[in-house]
Amino acid sequence: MTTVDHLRQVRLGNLRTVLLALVDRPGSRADLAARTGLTKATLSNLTEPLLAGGILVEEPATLVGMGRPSKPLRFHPAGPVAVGAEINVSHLAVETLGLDGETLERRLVPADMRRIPADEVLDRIAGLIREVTGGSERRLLGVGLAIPGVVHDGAIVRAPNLPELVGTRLAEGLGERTGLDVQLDNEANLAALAHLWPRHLAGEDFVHVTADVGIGAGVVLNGEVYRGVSGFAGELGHVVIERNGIRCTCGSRGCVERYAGLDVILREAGRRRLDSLRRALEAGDPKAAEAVRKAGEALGVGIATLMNLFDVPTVVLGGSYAVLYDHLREAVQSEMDGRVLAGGERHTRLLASPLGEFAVVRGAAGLITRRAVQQPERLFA
Amino acid sequence: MTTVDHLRQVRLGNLRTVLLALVDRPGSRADLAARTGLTKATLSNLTEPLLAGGILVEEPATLVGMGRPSKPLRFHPAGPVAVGAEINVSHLAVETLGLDGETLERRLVPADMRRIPADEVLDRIAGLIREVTGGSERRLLGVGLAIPGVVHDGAIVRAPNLPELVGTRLAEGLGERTGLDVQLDNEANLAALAHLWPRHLAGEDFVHVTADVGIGAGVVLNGEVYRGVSGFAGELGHVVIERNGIRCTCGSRGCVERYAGLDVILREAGRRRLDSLRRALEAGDPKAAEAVRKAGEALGVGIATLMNLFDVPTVVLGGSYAVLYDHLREAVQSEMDGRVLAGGERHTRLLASPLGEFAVVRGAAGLITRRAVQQPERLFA
DNA sequence: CTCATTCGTTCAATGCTTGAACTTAGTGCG
DNA sequence: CGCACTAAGTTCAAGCATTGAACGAATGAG
Repeated sequence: MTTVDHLRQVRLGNLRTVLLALVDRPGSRADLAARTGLTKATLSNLTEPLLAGGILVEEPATLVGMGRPSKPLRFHPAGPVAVGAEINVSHLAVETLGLDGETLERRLVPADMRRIPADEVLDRIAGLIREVTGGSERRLLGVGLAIPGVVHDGAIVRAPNLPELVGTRLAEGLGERTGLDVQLDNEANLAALAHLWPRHLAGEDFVHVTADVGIGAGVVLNGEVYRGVSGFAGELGHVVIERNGIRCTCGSRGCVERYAGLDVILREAGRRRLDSLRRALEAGDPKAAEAVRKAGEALGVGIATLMNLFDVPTVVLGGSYAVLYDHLREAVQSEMDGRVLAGGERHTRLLASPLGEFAVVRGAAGLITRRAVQQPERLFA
Repeated sequence: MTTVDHLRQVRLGNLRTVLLALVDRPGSRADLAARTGLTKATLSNLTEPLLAGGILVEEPATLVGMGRPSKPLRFHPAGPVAVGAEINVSHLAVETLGLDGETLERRLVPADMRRIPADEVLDRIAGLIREVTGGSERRLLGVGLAIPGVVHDGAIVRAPNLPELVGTRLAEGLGERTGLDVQLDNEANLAALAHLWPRHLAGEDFVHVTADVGIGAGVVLNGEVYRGVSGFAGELGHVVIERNGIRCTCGSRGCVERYAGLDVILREAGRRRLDSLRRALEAGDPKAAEAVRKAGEALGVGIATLMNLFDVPTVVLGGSYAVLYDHLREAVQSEMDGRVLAGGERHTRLLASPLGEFAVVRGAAGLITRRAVQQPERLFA
């Protein structure tokens, strides 16, 4: 690594700083200089190739106040685009996202994926991606691919609800079909990322908790999704809350999942689908409300344990839990207040995710735009 | 930040790399160049001020093999020294540590600290430090101070066993008394650090678990001690294993601490002190063995939960747990095997700490030597 | 003594940010 | 209309740690 290489790293680091500022909001060279702490000279220098490369555009001067009018820079409306894709138990989804954080297109196709072989799943995802990107000439930065399973070194090592996928190398398969670079990650991690990038919902470290068949937590530490040594981090569903409790498919006993999983809630409420449960809750069905409240208690105990270990101040409930938030909140918050050690010092914040059913695909696309910003050399490839 | 500043950062980074290599083991300039990936030219350049400043010494040439003999560099035997200090419920301890990782002096003074006002505690610690460092002319890099409590922004925000200390600013007080820079941290974090620096016991991420009155876990992620947003991370003692279990002083129910705390083990075994329990175990007392085994079960459940959240592969049992290791191991390992999700993929390793009762002070001193190596500019101050 | 071998030193070349000076492009006022 | 004023954006020389190649130093083998 020569000194020249080091200086190039410095340049790339500054480029990243500038792009991060632009993700936050557009701004003139002078404005960006003020926001990043760099000088105007450096900003002229750094933005020149971004403008030439079609990553940024210079807007016409805005005529306000005295002095030479500034010409704001923003991400080029025909600039590069990231693709997010999600393979899940009951649906496929695809979304495209610009570097400015604006969603361009989305598709969500309900379909039972449990018995479909990996090759066919990939064909269908690739088809959806073509549909969504077909009409546009914009350069594609890559695909983020979300799956309900544990990913380690690009391979799926665990996927209790989509066992057909275990051991397959989905990223390579989809890469061949689309000609794009594909990044594979767990849906819980990506849902958390969607709340962090491109706009930070909580403003600080948080845990994002979702329920589908299992319960997954995406943990954000120091502004980064924490994945653990082998991708198993944040397995909130298998936190034990009653050590001699109900036997779990994982071999343990008393896992949170056995008390607060969506399947458990639906069964206790005597419902088949989340929609039906929601309608029952809205209609004031006491059995449904009680089922959700009990799940909230168990979930709150698990979350309290998680907070005592990670010391994060904020919990975001997403997925089905966001739908049930109004009926979950009280029980969860009560267990948190009673059990989290740091609770006295500063409050433990509980939020509902505003992102809805597109949180995971959005995070998957965000994985790609984030990488492009953090490694700006990719924008010039 | 001018380019010149950036280049200075590069130099400091390289200096750090070289010092890290030297902590590992001594070596000639050529050897260090090979180990760090830098060039011989850079090594001559970087080591020159370290030799001039008395941080390193050049040994006489070693005459082995062909070619010009190499002159190994090592930390100067009269070079700077770090002080570790520990304030605990039943003892005070002090240790001095060289940059080479060698312990120079230690003192452990049993004493009940529970009613002693902070000022007197500081006087006694300062006295011990003077005793231990008095005879030497070596420069003191600073003091690492360990306390059984939660530290946030240099202040003690929680110390259930030494309530007199809450709210006091110990670092300032000790700094005034010794004229040294004092760094305050939690004993669980420092015990973990002692297993990571200057020699890495586990070789990868791990959790270090100790029991005194409470149960504390020091979590090492990516080679760094993870402290959380406000210093409360790793509160394993208050992980819930039976949500309707025994009421805990923290306000929760069923905390691990209530089943696996040292006080609980002693009570169940009908003993007063750890020594007595150990002798009973060695003598084959079945009541003692059963008390330890039961604690091991509870501890194992808590550790399994911790591993499912952090995804660390290794657990190190320290403090009293290290003493009881032979009688704890089986129960802990069994719960871990049955409950940790990643357990099937790669084994979960359980180790006993070899550091004994000086683990915490050693970590406290290590905090200072580590900082000196990571911020080499401090060595020239 | 000479050659081979390895250790350690010397030295010119390299390139990105900076801050000051400068140019550009507007507004405001007489 | 013209001149002072203001702010945006551009130009340019200066500054420094690493590098790689060439060189000097120190020893063993023959």
